Formats: sequence, C-alpha cells, structure tokens
Amino acid sequence: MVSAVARVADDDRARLRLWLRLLRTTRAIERELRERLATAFDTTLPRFDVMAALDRAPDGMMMGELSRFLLVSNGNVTGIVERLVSDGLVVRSHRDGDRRAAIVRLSDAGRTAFAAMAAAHARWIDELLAPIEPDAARDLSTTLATFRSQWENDA
Amino acid sequence: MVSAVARVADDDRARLRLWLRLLRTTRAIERELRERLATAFDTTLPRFDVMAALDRAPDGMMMGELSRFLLVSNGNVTGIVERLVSDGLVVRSHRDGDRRAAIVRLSDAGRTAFAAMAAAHARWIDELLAPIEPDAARDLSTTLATFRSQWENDA
DNA sequence: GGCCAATATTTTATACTTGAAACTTTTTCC
DNA sequence: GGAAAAAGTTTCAAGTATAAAATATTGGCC
Repeated sequence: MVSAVARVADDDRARLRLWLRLLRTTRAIERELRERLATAFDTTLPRFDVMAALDRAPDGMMMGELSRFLLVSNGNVTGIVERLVSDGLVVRSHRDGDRRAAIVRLSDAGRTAFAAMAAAHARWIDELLAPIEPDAARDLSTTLATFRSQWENDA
Repeated sequence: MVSAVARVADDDRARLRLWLRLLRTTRAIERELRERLATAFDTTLPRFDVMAALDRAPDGMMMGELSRFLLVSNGNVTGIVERLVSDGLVVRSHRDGDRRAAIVRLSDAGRTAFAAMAAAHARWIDELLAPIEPDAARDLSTTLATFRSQWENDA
C-alpha cells in the first residue's frame, strides 16, 4: 500500500512523466518510419503526411485546410506541396470563382504511389507497435481520443 | 457483444489508429509548448530539450551522448549548442586528454535560466494534460514504458 | 616510430519548420 | 462603386533536421 503522502507527490509528476514518455516514444517511432520511407520509397515523412491527407480527400483540399489538418504552419505546406507538384504526384488548381483559394489533390501517379506506401506504412506500424496488444492499443486510443476532444473544447 | 469477425478486423487497425492519435496528440502539445516557450522565455523547444538534458547531468555530456539521448542527429546538436554557447547559457570544454570529445554543460546563467523554464514547463504540462487523471496517466506511462523496454531489446 | 582502424565531432547540401510580413483576391459596407 | 476589412496564400529570415562526407584525434599493433 502506497502512503497518502507518496501518492500525492507522485500525482504531481504523473502527467509530466507521461508527457516525457509520449514524446520519446513518438520520436523513436517517427525516426524509424522516416528511415524506412527514405530507403523503401525515397520519400520523407512530411511528404507522406501530405499525401495521406490528400488520399482521404478525393475532391482535394485547400492549402489552409491541409495546414490545419496536419497541425503545421501555412508556409510549410507551400514548400512540401511545391516539391510534390514538381514530382508529378500532386496537382494544384483553383476553386471556382475564387482565385485566392488553391485546391490540391493527388494526381493519378500520386494515388498509385501512395497506395503502395500506405500498405507498407500500415505493416510497419503493426510491426513496430507489436509489443502493444490490440486490447491495450484500444484502451490507449480511447484515452487519447477523450483527451483530444476535451482539448478541442478548450481551444 | 462484438462479433468475432468485427473484432479481428478491428485488431488489424487498432495499432495504426493508436499511432495516428499518438502523433496528433504529441504534435498538438508540442505546438502549444513551443508557443509558450517563445512568448514567456524567448526560446525554442530544441533549446529547452538540450538544456533539460544538461540540467540532469551536472558533470556535462558529450555531444554524441546528447545526440543519442535526444534522439536527434549529430550535426543537429552542433548547431543548437553553438547558439546556446553564444548566448552564454552553455559552456564547452574538452575531456581530459582527449581533444576529440567535447564536454558541454550548463553555465551558471544557463542553470538559473533553466530552473525558471523547467518550473513553468512542469506547470504547463500539468495544465495541458489536466483532462487525463493521475491514475490514467500512470497507466499510460506504464504501457509506454513497457513498450519502450521491449523496443530497446529489439534494436 | 609509423600505419591504420576506431572514435568523436563538424561541415555540407538539402529539406523541413515557424512566425511574421507581404501579396492577391474577395467580401463587406457605406 | 469604392474604401476598407477579411480571406487565402506565398515569401522571407532564422532556426531545426537529416544523412553523408570530411576532419581531427586517439589507440592498437607491427
């Protein structure tokens, strides 16, 4: 049995410890994914992220929408999309009657290329997170989903 | 009751869903921390990370040690430490009798500055993760810690 | 003593990232 | 209809990030 005093002291640091572990775990996995994407598909994590977002949106997304969805800055998306366009994986056009808004979507080549990457990516994640049993994964997901929804309400 | 078929299909995606949530949650928190560090202390997350690592090592750390601990590349640490040195927060020296190895540690000014940042940082984390109860935080921590140790063994 | 592999770090080229300023186009409102 | 605000994006400067090549130093080994 843990003393009440010890419990309180531990409460004070439980969230900080969790945060540090979240950060390190995420970084370790990202590191591994980055390396695999580079060797297997000669691409990068940000490029994959953009393509993944666009794959979910067959009608395309606006630049700002992409930026908000990926939680990265506006100008950042510009650069990544630029390189994807020059590689022929992404197409840019304009929204009807609004020459401000740019609509980006995957090209056919982009969609094909992404399909292969997504399949490999899913396998990799399943392999890398193998030490976490499906039940534990579901529990953790639920905790994080709840957290996120509370977060959204505050912001 | 969930059917066996549904359960198996869900198992296939449980880890991938968990990963996507981990990534988004971590990014959202990092984003908020970055902003607060900038406004409150005119510093950045990477600088904070380096200083936090050095604060835990009163005798200093080698560059490579720092790089491995923070899970970032070797050359990356060079740049961040360079800027911290030019701001007088970090001191570089050499290990006795080995002019290859560079030892970096916090200066007195660095230690004082970091103390203030660390206190604010701990408060922020506690505030941002408030929706997660201490018990849930401990559970999650444990899952992640177990995962990490399995990970280490594989690598 | 001198070569050579191993160790530790920096440099380089390229890409990613941010916040803020600048730019273009649209909408609002008088 | 025209000024001004708003919306959407890009540009910019600085900092962060990587992998790979280059540099410098040490230790072993003949």
